[in-house]
Amino acid sequence: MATGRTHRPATRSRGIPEATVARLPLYLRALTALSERSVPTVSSEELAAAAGVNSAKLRKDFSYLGSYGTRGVGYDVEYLVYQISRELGLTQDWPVVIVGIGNLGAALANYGGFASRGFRVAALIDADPAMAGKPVAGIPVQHTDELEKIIEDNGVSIGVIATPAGAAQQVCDRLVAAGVTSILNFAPTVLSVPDGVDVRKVDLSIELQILAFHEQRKAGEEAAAAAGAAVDGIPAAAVRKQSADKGPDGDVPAVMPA
Amino acid sequence: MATGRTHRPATRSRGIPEATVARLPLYLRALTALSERSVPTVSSEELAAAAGVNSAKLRKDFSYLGSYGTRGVGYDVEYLVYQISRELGLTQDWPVVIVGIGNLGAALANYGGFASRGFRVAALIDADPAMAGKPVAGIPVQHTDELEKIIEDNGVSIGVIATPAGAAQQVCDRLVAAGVTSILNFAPTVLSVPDGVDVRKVDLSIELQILAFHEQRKAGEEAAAAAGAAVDGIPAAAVRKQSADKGPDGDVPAVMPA
DNA sequence: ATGTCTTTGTGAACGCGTGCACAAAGATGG
DNA sequence: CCATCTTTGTGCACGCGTTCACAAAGACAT
Repeated sequence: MATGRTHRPATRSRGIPEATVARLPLYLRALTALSERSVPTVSSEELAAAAGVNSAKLRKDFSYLGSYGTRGVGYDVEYLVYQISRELGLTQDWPVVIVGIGNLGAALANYGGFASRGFRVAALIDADPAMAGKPVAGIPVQHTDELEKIIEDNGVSIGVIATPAGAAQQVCDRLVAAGVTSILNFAPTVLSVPDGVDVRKVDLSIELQILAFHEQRKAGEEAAAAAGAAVDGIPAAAVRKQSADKGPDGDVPAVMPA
Repeated sequence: MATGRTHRPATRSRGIPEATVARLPLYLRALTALSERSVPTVSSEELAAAAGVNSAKLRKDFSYLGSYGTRGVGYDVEYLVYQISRELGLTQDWPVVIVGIGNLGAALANYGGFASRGFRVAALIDADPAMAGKPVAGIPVQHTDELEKIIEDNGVSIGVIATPAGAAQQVCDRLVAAGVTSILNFAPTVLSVPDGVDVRKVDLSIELQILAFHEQRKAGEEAAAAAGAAVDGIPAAAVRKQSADKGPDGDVPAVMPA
């Protein structure tokens, strides 16, 4: 295998666009699947299809990492897995704490996708004293009082917040004060953190609301199309999903408070 | 309250940028909080701070919806809540099914953020016969066999997939065939759907991987800074978080398969 | 060795999103 | 009624990300 050791822009880590970084895990997942099926090489076209992106975009993304492909052949799967893993920092061990062991926290603790990707759940933390000592996903829950000590002892730099919204900022502050510099926030709040701390937010209800917007738009267009073609058939079949909807657009009186 | 009924571009639903749509739920949440505190009006500056965005961006976002502000005063909170809710389609009822009642599915079923925003969990569906009838979050789990009937009877157009990756595509196909046109996918797979069906993906491990990338970058810069200032102090304190890391960049031999 | 064929890597054009900066609008006080 | 002050709404410029399209690179057959 050639693996083109020609010029090598030598991991220009600093120049990788954010959008590309966000897609690397996607490629990595597709590549891992190929690797498990012992597929030796893959073309940009195939891999792009597996990852659900445009092939040109994929090639450009990889070009930021270096020249890891072989023209006329494609990419060596194993080699690419290694390169992307290294680029993402997954070749090292990342201890993670999860704070807030409710339904979601427990689900996260049980989630298998962590261990396989370099992440290790170092501790589960909850404010409820009744939870303390109770094992979740094989790990005993510890009380919030221990938070600082846990962070210190395990060298944790990534924290996951799965508490109710009201507690999130407070937990966040303590995590940051204890040395955590990356936070994954599941609580529906805007966290304020000092410079140098990264926060990523996952909000279930926001995702659903975005879907609802598009769904409404689709229903509106359908209704409009049905109205336009009202002469012929299409009676109420196409309007199945709307319940108390009154026309797609702003022809509603508009309540107006005050 | 004036509520500027001047020109009114009348809900140009069709022209709202995707990026704006993604932020509307954010604004809505901040506004709801203000509403609960009985705050009558809010300026773009204040609201932007509460939502964690730039105030110019917020004003531009709102400008796509229409002229709902009053110059010199700000925005009427209640009115804006109503307008955004309507724009997002949250004034109507959206029945939702959750497929795959494992840890995550149960967490989603118990998640309170749905009901308060126009979403109603119409049914919980799982492939395990042992789960059938067992109540989760007060709703009895139904078997996958019932899927099509449930979708039909409840007029469900939004489905949430929280199954293992292997089952996701199959479940997706059945949902789509039964009439679902929006899917929120928590399974770590790329779903293929026909045109007209929207899919949004939430992947916990991807978010963590993105955090790890930035964390690694930070650690690398720290190490570089420490190396640069190696003459004076800063011994091993700044390097606390790296365990088996060997220099920040591509100076590693690079394994090279094959 | 040479030609052909496949696939990468990338220059260039385009479009979208962001942020600045300011004019217009309206409230408020005298 | 006029002046002043606040805050919106937006024209404009800029930068990032996406996509096209193609030249260069290498494999492979003859």
